[in-house]
Amino acid sequence: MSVPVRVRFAPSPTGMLHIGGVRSALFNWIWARHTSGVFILRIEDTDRARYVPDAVDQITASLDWLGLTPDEGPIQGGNYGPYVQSERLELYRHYAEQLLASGALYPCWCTTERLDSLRQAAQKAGTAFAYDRHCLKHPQALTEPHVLRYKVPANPSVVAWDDEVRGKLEFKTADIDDFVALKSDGYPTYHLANVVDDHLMEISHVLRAEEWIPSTPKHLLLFAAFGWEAPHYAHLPQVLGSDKAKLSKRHSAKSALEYRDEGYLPDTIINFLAALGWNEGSGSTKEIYSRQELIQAFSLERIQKSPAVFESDRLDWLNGKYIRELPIDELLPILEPFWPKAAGAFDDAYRGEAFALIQERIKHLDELPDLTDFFFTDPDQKLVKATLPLDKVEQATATSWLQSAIDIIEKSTVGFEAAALEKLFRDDYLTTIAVEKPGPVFMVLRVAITGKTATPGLFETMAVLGQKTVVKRLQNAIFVLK
RNA sequence: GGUCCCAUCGUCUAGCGGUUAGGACGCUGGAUUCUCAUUCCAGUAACCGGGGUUCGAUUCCCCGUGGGACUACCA
Repeated sequence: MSVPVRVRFAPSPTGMLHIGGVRSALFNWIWARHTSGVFILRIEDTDRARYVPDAVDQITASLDWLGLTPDEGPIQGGNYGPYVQSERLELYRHYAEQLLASGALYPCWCTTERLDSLRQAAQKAGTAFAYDRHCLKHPQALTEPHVLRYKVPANPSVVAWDDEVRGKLEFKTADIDDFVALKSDGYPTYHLANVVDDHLMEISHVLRAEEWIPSTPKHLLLFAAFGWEAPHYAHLPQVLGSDKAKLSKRHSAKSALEYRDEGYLPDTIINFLAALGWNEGSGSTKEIYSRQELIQAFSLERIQKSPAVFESDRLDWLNGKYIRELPIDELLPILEPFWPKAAGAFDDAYRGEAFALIQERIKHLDELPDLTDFFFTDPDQKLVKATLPLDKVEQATATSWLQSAIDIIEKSTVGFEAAALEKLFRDDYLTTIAVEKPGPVFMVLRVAITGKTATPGLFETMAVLGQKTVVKRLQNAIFVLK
């Protein structure tokens, strides 16, 4: 590769970074890593009306959490800064003036009312809207508020490019409107800022979502007007909501940080998103990729053309799989914010033992309290009574089973660990109470000890809780049955 | 309305002219089992339609249809 790869993720700080944005960031990041190139974060905050103050922090926090840290950006700095467009206003003005002088831009004083009626007329006529260049013929004083429009040339008659994902794409110049390049408040529009910055920052590849396809010819025209070489373009397929429409806040699209707070692992998100619109192909049935594998296998040619629906069933499965495969000591620090309050009184060794028992049962970490509460607090006795299968087992029978359990535990001389307990209960205990099928009995004990009908193995759970706690809870259960 | 993009199981996808159309998630059934899960088996389910091109189309071309994006002094 002759030209060094420089790619950018260029979000506008108008809200939370949602999963579609993360996917764009990810593909840029992977491509940069794959090519040993540079991954740049550029903040496109030229719309002061929609600006959300802490959005930049959210974006930064999201990328950090996912490990998609930029090589250059507002925080990291770099030789092509500043990386926030509102700090580059002089630059855009300078280049706008250059194009004004060359006649590529012209001032326009038209009111929104006039433009609206023009649009309606175009709609009625069944044609594409294009500004009628009224102000070109009837200029007003430059001291009056105005915008600068790009004068779309008649030649070339088509603007085309070879998209890295979609192949040849072309638009008729005649269909392109004289778009605004510089707003009346002196800020550039996306089109101008984007082109100036991509040039100045020496961006080699623009990887962005397909919604940008219709504006690409405008950008190409601008590059040509400046006499600059345009970057390569790769338009990524849309990420859709379950209603098949473009993902947005309206579709309750979650932000990256929400996934963090719900207990999804960064690797889960990365792996999942990478497979949404990209695959290795050539018959590969590989489902799980590490970051390194992703970086190695990635290529622009294998990016999908068709949009992909973001479906959370698969995400949950993947997250569960990642959680199951991580060793406990790596998990413990990640688990910290998710434990139930009562876990505060217990040390990591105990928490680790508890977690080991639910590790294969948890899909996302915010389920942790629900899955582990009984390891840290005695179950509510009313709940125990309500949960005991008293419709299937006589109350007196249940009571006697519980008492026998206490007796056999207290008489036992074997250690209070899972295997020994299982042997004790399967042999001696069942014999003592003269029961053959262990199911109902073990269920009664499970509910008495945990307050739940679905838990990890009874004896593993007992072993973690310890003899004292187990006996106490069995006694509590007997008490509440009386 | 105009411009543009897209089209294989419900979903993510493999396939790059000849396949019993493969994998994964989900779902269903089974095995293991003290419940729930894990794990392991098995099953369910797709080439949008019509024309071409070709000995032969899921695959190439065209037209429809469907879905989507854009159509701002938003990005």
